[in-house]
This record gives sequence, C-alpha cells and structure tokens, in this order.
Amino acid sequence: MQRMTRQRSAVAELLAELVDFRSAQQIHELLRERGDEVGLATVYRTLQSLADRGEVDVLRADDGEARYRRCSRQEHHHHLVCRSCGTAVELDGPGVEEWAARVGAAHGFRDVAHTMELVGTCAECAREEQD
Amino acid sequence: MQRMTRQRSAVAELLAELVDFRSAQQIHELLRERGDEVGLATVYRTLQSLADRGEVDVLRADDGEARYRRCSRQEHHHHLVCRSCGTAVELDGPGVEEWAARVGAAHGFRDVAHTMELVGTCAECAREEQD
DNA sequence: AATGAACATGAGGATCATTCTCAATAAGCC
DNA sequence: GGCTTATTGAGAATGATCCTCATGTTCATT
Repeated sequence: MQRMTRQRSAVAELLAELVDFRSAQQIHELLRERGDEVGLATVYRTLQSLADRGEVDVLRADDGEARYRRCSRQEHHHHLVCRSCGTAVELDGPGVEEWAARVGAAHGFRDVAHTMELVGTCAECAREEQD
Repeated sequence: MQRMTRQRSAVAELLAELVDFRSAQQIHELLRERGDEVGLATVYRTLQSLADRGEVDVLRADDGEARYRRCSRQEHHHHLVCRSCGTAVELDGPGVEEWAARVGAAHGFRDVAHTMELVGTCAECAREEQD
C-alpha cells in the first residue's frame, strides 16, 4: 500500500508548481533550496513511481538524462518544448496516433506504441536572441 | 583532416552489415568477436562523428542508452523498431512533418524539430510469443 | 494515545554508459 | 625514410541512476 510521507508530498507539490521539464537532480536541488530536504534516492523513487502511474511525463534529453514533468492529462499526448528555456506545451496529436497505427499495421507490427517530441524556440526566446 | 584508420574502417564495415540498432557497447563487442580489436573509446568517438555527419541514426532507448544504426537516407526520417528483436524499418513520414510544422507555428515556436519513433512487436516475434 | 507490521527513507556504495587524459602510435605528405 | 599531426587506447574520471540495509514513519488497530 502507498503511504503518504513528507517527502512524497514535497515532490508532488514542487511538481505542481513547475511548468517545464526538470531532471531528477534539478528537482532534488529545488527541494533543498526551498528547505524540503529529500534524499536523492527518494526523489528518483518517487518520480519513477509517479511515472509508472502516468502522473508525470518522462522525456529523455539528448544527453540521456531523464526529465520529468507533471502532466495535466492522463491520456496519451505529446509535447512542444522550447530548446532554450524549457517551457513546454502539451499537445493533442490525433493525426499522429492514426498515422502510427496505420504504418505499424502496414509492416505487420503489433502493439505499436510511439514516442514523439517537438523541440523548437519559443517566441519569447526567439525575441531575446535578436538582442 | 580526417584520416582513414583500421579502426574507422572496421566500424564502418560492421555498421554496413548490421540491419538494426545496436549500442556502442554491442558494436565494440561485435568487433572484438570478429577479430577487429577497437578500443571502446574509439568506438564511441567514431560513432559520434558519424552521427554528427548524419551517417548514422541515434536513438535513445528508455534506459537512456544510445543506439546506433547506419541510415540509408540522409534525409530526415523515422523508424519502426521491434521491441523484441530490434529489427528496424525506416519510414517516411510526410504527414508527421507537416503536422509538426503546423503545430509549432500555431504556438509561436520557431525552428521546430521533432523526434519520433515507433516501437512494436514484429510479425515474426509475435508468432514466437504464441508458442 | 500507544502499538506493531509493513512500507519508506537516506547515506553511501555499486553500476554502467560515456567522456577525458595523455603518452604511444600511425596516416598522409615531403 | 622522416616529419607533422590526427588518432588510438588503457585507465581514470564523470555523472546519472539504482541498490543495500539499518533506521525512521505511517496508519490501521487497539
């Protein structure tokens, strides 16, 4: 049975306030800064269990580091992340879902899942670059 | 200037024979098995430079390990990978490209790139599972 | 409120992929 | 052959993530 602990609440609360993807290490550091000491191992465990339950999204950065973010929807969805500031927008991708299923079937594959992420420069960061 | 070395040729030759994604570690091991001793660091360096030149595709597995595969096309494309045997099919995704560009623009993002991979169980592996 | 069984935590060690260091080696050019 | 410089490789360093296990907590039950 899952028990509520100070640590789990702290992680959940922090995630509720963040709007973009953060690594486990960053989350650990942010917790420390606000005075909620939580062991690094516990941060990893908590994030993993949240991810298993579909309450946070996990993204793999190019360097292989995992990034986490609470997701407002339980259903499958995608993200548009700013490469500069990390701001993320959640997206629907009905067209993509269909395309994936169709292509998978065409090649005889079963249980086709997909991962897809968009990365770009958001309007705000693009403006700053100009200066 | 780029020099041609025994090691670089060995990696290139091996990649030419492989049809699916392999990790740097696996490639290093495969080279050893066939008698082409190449240092692990060199395997990593070689794969990285090939990736920079767009001659191999890089995929991040869920565990964060990078997987490499020569790509038959230089243009942007996607993959359908079997979760069981690793066999990969290269795909065109015109629909996806358009969708990504449209969605990015709708949110004011510039230079939107995307990553997308399909994972499923290929017909052959699905058959084996039944036994 | 006290109890106890089961779950959770954390400090530090263990893994494991990947990168770095730097002395030794080899490629390409004269 | 000899030289200059890119390349290699062995091993150390890094860094994220997981594991261990003794200790601390939660919570249903008294």
